[in-house]
Amino acid sequence: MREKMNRNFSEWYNDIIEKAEILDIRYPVKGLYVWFPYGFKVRKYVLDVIRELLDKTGHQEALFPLLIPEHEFAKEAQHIKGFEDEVFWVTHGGREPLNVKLALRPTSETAIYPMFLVWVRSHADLPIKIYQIVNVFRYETKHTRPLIRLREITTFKEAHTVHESMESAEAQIEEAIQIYKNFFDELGVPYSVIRRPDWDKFPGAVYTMAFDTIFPDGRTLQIGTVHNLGQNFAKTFNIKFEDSEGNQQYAYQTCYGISDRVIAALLVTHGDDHGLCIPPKVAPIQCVIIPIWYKNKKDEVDREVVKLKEELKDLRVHVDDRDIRPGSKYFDWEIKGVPLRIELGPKDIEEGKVTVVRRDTMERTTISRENVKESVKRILASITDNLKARAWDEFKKKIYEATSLENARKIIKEGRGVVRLGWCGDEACGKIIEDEIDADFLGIVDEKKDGVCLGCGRTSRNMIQVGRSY
RNA sequence: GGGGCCGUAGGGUAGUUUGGUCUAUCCUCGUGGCUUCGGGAGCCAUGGACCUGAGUUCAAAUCUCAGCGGCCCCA
Repeated sequence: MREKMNRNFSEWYNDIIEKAEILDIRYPVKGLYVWFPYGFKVRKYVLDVIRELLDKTGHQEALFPLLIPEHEFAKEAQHIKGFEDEVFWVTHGGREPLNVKLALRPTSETAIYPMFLVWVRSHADLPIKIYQIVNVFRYETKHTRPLIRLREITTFKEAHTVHESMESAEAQIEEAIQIYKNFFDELGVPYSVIRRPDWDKFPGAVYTMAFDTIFPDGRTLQIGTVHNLGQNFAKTFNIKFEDSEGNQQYAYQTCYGISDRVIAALLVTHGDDHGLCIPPKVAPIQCVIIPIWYKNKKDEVDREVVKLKEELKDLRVHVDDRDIRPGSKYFDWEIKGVPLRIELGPKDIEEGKVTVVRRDTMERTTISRENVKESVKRILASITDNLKARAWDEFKKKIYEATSLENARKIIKEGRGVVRLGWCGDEACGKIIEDEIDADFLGIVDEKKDGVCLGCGRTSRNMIQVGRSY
């Protein structure tokens, strides 16, 4: 079912994103795209999931400005070094040049932390756990790609926390990782949790944990990151609190984010040659009803459709009453990934049944007209479970363990997936591995396993993951 | 960072090598109508395009340069 998608993934992706009405890619600026109403609904339901998870763990949603003055943006040396080549600058107000250049946020640490300076006074103010969901801008010079590499990241969920100790910050990192695991599990998107190497961590962080998923072409996509900032930013932004003994101390901070890429992963993970398959939880339409009008029985069918829709009203149901052939409707809703289709025609009415077709397996069955609601809910639940199980199965098949660099290089070159191997911990060995395999050093995976470093042959306690990334 | 290919209706294309009946092809699509409707309906009528700018020329979709945009490969 996934042949074409696997054969030319890039083509499939661009095609489906437009045909399923997720994004209109025709906006006349490179790297900027338009959310269609249907795609925007998927985005909304996905955001509902993350909001709920954050809110119930004590995070509060806030909103900070888009523009950041140059003097704040430039405070943290590592941070600016990491971002300066990709910042859009606002230099004019009308025709007048501005005294202070304003950056369009590429991320919001430097917009938020000057305010933390003002907000944080005492240990009683801590911890602070806030988040915002905003757009951020990055001047990408490489090929941009819808939802994956954007100049305007339209959906950037960033959480920022402040703590009185490193232990508390570490605990926050654990919580954040768990929240993201729950989030991706809800969406049925498989992932590895990986500690990025020091040379590839977030600019200004002590360390970075990342969530990577794997696409059908074998390349990995980073879909979430969690950073422990230690006191790095607190020191440059002078964020101090008075502890219970009356001493002034620098605060400890973390931040963690997800972006549009989550939507890309969601669509790609469950898609196939027929189009998308959106998990019921985040599907804009969970169930589409297709009336089958036949030989002057249109009124009778329509009456029954109204009744059926009413019975299913606590689901997101849509009746497709367009004046086109049923077959044409089937194709449309399959592309858009509606998880369940119900066909209702004269024959069904006569037999006291409805015809249902589930999108994940394309299986067609008839179910009794009585207790339709329970049956439909049961099928939707089954679709949810099946999608997740299937996704993890395919994901695991793309993770290889390599005992030699040549072996690893071959697997990656053929686009089969990612490779795990031993690493002693030296940066020099990391570079050797990266060069020899001709792929990215993604980082240390969280499952421990003893082995041999493929860079130098010494024993290693860590397994790292290597692959080509987006 | 380096290199290559490309830009024609809403989408996909023919035409560009060799400038000239191109008044621009075909499929899809839009609109109006009639018949249809259990896997992309049929017929009739009708609508819609040469990326932008400059240049060469009697003449530019076609040649040159620049810009913008897209795709691919290598580091």
